[in-house]
Order: sequence, then structure tokens, then C-alpha cells
Amino acid sequence: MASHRSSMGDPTRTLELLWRDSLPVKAQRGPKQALTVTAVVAAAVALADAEGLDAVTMRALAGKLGIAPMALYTYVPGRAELIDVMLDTLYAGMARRKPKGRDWRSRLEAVAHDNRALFHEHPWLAEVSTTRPPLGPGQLAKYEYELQALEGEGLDDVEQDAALMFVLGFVESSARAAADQRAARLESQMSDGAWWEANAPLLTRMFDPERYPIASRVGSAAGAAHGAAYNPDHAYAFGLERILDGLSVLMERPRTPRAPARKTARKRGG
Amino acid sequence: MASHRSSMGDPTRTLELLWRDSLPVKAQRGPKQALTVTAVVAAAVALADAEGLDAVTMRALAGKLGIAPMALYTYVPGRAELIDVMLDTLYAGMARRKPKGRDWRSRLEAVAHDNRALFHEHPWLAEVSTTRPPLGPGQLAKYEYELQALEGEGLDDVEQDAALMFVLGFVESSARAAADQRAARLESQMSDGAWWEANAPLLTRMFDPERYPIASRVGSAAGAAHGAAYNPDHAYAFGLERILDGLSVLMERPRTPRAPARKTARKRGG
DNA sequence: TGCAACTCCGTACGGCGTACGTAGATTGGG
DNA sequence: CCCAATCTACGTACGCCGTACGGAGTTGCA
Repeated sequence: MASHRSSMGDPTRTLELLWRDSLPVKAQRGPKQALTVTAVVAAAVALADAEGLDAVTMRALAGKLGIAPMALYTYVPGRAELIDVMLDTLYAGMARRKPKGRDWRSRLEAVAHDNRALFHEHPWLAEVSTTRPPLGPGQLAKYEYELQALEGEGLDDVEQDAALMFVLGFVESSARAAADQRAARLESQMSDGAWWEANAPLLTRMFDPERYPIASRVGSAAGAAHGAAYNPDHAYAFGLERILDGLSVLMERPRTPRAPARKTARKRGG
Repeated sequence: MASHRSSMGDPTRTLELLWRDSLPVKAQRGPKQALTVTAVVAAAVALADAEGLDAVTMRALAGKLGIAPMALYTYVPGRAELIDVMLDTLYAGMARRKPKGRDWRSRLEAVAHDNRALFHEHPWLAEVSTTRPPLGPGQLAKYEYELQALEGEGLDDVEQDAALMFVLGFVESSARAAADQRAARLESQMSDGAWWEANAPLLTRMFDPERYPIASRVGSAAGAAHGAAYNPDHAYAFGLERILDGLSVLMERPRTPRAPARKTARKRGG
């Protein structure tokens, strides 16, 4: 249950699953299937939304669908592949509003916010990797859409890819931090305040301000400002601002007369 | 096995474990323990280094230590707490070379590199959260040390904390991406090249360059430049540069005459 | 000396993903 | 039209996991 994501066994099988709608139906000899892969995935997403990814066990999912646990394996090769498809399905469903943005900065900000919203809607996403998602139709469409935000702004192709991955990685990272905090709070059954109250005796004894002067000062200030040891919203806002500033340095660098940045055309991968 | 990290049950118990060395020994009535918590944790770290975090099962760890599985529970309340202590132990052991850095930029770069090195030495770290680590002595010392890199550079206390978390989050995020790629490669038993070759027929049929012009161009260029769909080292180098640029915008902003940034002094947390 | 407190650990429970084999439904080919 | 091939559905079982529980042995203090 610890490592999600697939690419196990026959890797082509996962791809066929992801692209199932664009693939020619293969001749079926036996009885028709009672459900569809899409229905199974939808149920899995609903279950994960409601109770978290750990609740998506093959047995529980089968129960929700009214079939026997092992019947799931006629739709999906295993749990890891199921999660792959869940992820790509979510990507495929993301709203792609016209990149209305005036400047690249607000366009990229919108991309970040959209991704953040996805994590907010489906908190279990923080538990899967997403950085190197399976090459499904959803992921591909998302990649194309999001690259538009950076198109024609003086970055070469490699930089465009790197910049997008950079932003997406940040959003994932902050979403994960937020999810961690939420989980810790739920698990420990107590508010940040209660936790602090319970552990203050021990901690104040250990936390020697003379030995840790900066940590003491900065930690106190941050705690006071956020009302907690960590504030995901503030961290996101702060980080995104820094990231956009950092990218703007790259954008506004003196540029060569600039023949289109197209580089070699070898197919991706290798 | 999916959610690591603790704070379950009695939260004070975890703290007592973390600070065990600074705490007064409590009178022991029964027989002496054959091992120490520190030895157990060291064995667990060694096992995780060698075979990954999933290999650190209570049974396997007990086997390595020559004790019965259930005997572990006399040292540690459970697996989650064990992982907490493993993490803090690693933090405590990080080399803290004098912040020799001339300017804040190279100091912060060194902090990032040190953290990256830790992820490199202990790849299983990518599987635990680390963003909100337990408040142990290692974490505290690390926090103090790393804050030094940002001290006296015109950031107020809240910004100092946010900036550090921002950098550390990035390092974790890129380490995780690298680990994901490594895991995928191991699992699928094939190189990136072999994977591509096996799946090219299906993918080239799906990947319509007219429908996805930017993805096609940028993806190809990135793949060609990196020799793979993703290059963790390049992503790290690119991201860190952007981050430092972004922070420099913050540092070099016009500053108020600047009374020391010390804010309210309420204890952290709340 | 007695007993409370502690360590160690054997057994067992309830969970998980899924390998394997079978029974029954469906359908294309002769 | 029939039947062999092929597919779905699924019951059972295996080998993992973390850990609750209670008993047996050991120690230090009253």
C-alpha cells in the first residue's frame, strides 16, 4: 500500500488502459462486462474523495460497485494501474479556460491556482506522485494547455518545460504540506493549540533560547503571525510570488535576436 | 503502511522518545533492556538505506536485531514513531559546517545542497513527509543552523521562516521526483530507452502533433536535451537558480530604515 | 521477602493485494 | 446449428503487514 503508481509488469497494458477511448475495440468473445473501466474509475475517485486513498481497497471498491473483489481485475490489472487511471481522468477533466491572461505572469498564476484547486478538491492527490504521471490523454492535454501560458515569452523549449515543471512541483509540494498538516491534526485529535498546551512543559524545557537564538526568535514570530507552526496558505502565496519573480528574471534577460527556439526534433524520451 | 509519521495516541510519548537523551532517566524496575532506542533506530536507518522504507517492517527489523518482533514495542510505540525518530536522528547528524558563505546566496545554496545530499544518501527520505517534522533535537538544531543563512539580510522574521521553508520544500520536491523516476525505472525493469521503444507504436499513434503542437515541440526538445523525459539534476539546478533569483528580488527591495525585525515574542505554536 | 514494574515474546486478529482455478456466458467459425 | 474458443465473474487461499493481548521471567525497592 505504500508505493502507488504502476509501470509494473507489462507497461503497455497501462497505456492501453489510459488511451482506451481512442483505441479500436478488440473483438469480444465472452459475455459483456457489467461495468466499464470508466465507471470503476469514477467510483474509485468518489471513494478516495470521501474517505482518502487508503480507503480505496480492492475489496471496498468492489463493495461499492456491487461486484466481487476479484472481478475488479477484469477491468484493471491492479491497484497501482487503477490509481494511474484515476489521476489521468482528473487531469482530463480539468477546466481549460482560454488562457485569457494578459501577461505571462497572470497566466502562470492561473495555472498554479487551477492545480492547487485540483489538490483541494481531491486531497488524496497529495499522496500520489504526479510529478511523472503516466502518459495518458489527460496528462497530455494538460501539458499542452499549461505550456500555452509560457509560449512566446522568450524562453527556449527546454526552459519552457523546466519552468512549467518547476511551478507544478511547487504546487504539489505545498499541497502535500497542507495535507500533511491536515492529517496530523486529524490523527492527533487535537487542535494546534491543544497540542501545544499538552507538550509545552516538555518543549519549553528543551527549547533553550540561548542555545537556539534565531530559531527561538523566528519560530515565535512565525507561530504568532500564522496562529500555528505552519500556514499552508501563506506558504503558497509566498512561494508563488518568489517563483514568479524568479522566472521574471529569466524572462527579462537580454535576449539574442531570437530565431525561434526550436531545437532538435528527436522524439521525446530516449 | 501508506501513511507514515505519527502523533498518534499520546503525543507526548513521541516527544519523550525524541528528546530521550536530554531527559532524566526514569527509575527502571524490571530487567535491563538488551538494546537501546538509538541502536534500534540505527538498524532501522541501515535497513531503509539498503532496501527502502517498505523493507523496514517490524518483523524484518526485529530479525536484523536478533529479537522477536513484539520486543520492538518496548523500545518504540509503533512503526510511525520509529520513523519520526529515524528522521530526527538524520537531522541531528547533518554536518554543520560554519556558514562560511560570503553572501546569502551561496549560503542558501549550501543549505539546499546539504539537504539534497541527505536525500541522496537516504533515498527513503523522499517517502516521508519532512515538511512538518516532529519537534526533536535534530530538527531544532537544523532549523537554527539553516536560519543563519538568512540572518541579517533584510528579511523580517516571518519572511525568514517562509523563505527557508520554501527552499527546503523545493529540495524535497525535486528529491521526490528523482526518487519516483528511479523507482519507476526499477519497477519496470527497463531503461527509459527500452520503455520508449516498447511503447512508441502506441504513443506515436496517439500523440497528434497538430492537436498538441506545443507539447509536441517542447516535449521533444526537453527529451532530446535530457536524454530522458525528465532529468532530476537539471530540474534541481534550474529550480534552485529561479528560487534564488526570486528571493533576491525580495532581499533587494527598498527597505525601511529598519529597526531590527523582531516582532511579537509569543511562543511558537498556538 | 514479597510484590510491583518492567522486558521479552508467542499467539492471534483483522486487514491488505492478488495468484490461481473454475463455472458459466457468449459468440465466431465450420 | 453446434461447439470450441474465449471471455467474465468470483471463491478460496497465500503471504504479507501492524499490533493487541496476556503470560512468563527478571529485577529493584519497600
